[in-house]
Amino acid sequence: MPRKPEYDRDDLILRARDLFWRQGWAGTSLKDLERELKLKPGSFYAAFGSKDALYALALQRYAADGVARLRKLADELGPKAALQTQPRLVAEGAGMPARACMLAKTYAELQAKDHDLAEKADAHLAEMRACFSALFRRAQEAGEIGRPHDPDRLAARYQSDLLGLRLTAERNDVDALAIAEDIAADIDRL
Amino acid sequence: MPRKPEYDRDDLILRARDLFWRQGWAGTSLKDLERELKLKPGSFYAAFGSKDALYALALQRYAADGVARLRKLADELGPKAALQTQPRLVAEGAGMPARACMLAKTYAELQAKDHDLAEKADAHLAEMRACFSALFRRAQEAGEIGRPHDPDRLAARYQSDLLGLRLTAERNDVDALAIAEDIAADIDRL
DNA sequence: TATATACTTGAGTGATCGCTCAATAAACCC
DNA sequence: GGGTTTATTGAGCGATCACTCAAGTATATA
Repeated sequence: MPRKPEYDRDDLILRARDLFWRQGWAGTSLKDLERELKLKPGSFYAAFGSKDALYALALQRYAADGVARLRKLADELGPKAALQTQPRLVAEGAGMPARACMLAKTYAELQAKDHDLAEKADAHLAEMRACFSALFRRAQEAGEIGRPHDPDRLAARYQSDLLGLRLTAERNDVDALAIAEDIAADIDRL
Repeated sequence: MPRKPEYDRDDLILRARDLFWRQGWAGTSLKDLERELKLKPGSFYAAFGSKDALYALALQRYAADGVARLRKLADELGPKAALQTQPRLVAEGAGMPARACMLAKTYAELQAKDHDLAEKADAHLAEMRACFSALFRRAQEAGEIGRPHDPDRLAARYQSDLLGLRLTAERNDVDALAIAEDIAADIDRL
């Protein structure tokens, strides 16, 4: 029977995700990945098949973690408070490799070329939006926000605002926390 | 005395801007530019010096046009209506090569590598924000919106929302116009 | 018309891109 | 220990990257 790999595949995907998240698709070369993951080209291709395949895994992991974090927040604080806390956490950006959304960055970079990864990012964004929508609906059912609003529309606006905030928070001459507070305050007015 | 160039330099910069806007920095090769501008490498380098130099000119042009369009809008409609109309125009995206903001795309793509063009994009974004801030101030002075709000803070939030909207409008499964209306409605509540 | 001054052309530069593969090393079962 | 199976290694593949430059061409002045 065979030899076992020396690396932890899941950890490699995580490290690759952080690198792709920061530097983007074209901005991350195989040399970069080999250095970061400590993998020679042969091992890299045996493990993942291609740069794009690894990027797809990284995207998937990014989206799954995002959904999981939001669900956990909603379980602890309730739907409305979760939606209000999310922008604050994003603005602080503690422990994240970058503020801007990796899905948005991927989509923006690759959409014009009809790249497969842009479609995947798009799908993950839709998934996130559905998640927001569900939280707004739950907040309505719990009486935390008013009924007349369409949860899907609220979710679309909320996601748009979050994407803007995350992009803005990447820069250093803007008070991202103030914007986060304003987004949270908007939810109080619903 | 010498021969005159066969191209219109200003028109070349415009066409290059549209290409860079859509495809980004790494996504646009010199082959792409040569094809689009109908320039052989020699002429290209004689005219612009480098890909980065042309990109910088394109960024400059993008920002200048943006400011000019906003000023014109404010002259015609007044400051408040201009701020409300801008998101609608962006969501419709008539005649634009892309919805997403070129400055934001540039910054997001190149910031991690400390590229000179990221700094330039950052500066242009600050310039745009100052423009928004001035319009909010004028709207206050004209009594169109309430006094208690800080124009700089309003401008930061407004720019963030716009960037999110423009990113969102690039996708096709979201009703960008609805978001634009919601952003405009927020200004009515000030 | 002769000359000077640019602009245009395109083959070709070295560097880097994502990726392949044959050789070697290590871990398992018998 | 022998044999099988898989991981690791790293030189190197063709393609493409941004870019150069010498040769050819067109337009102005004298």
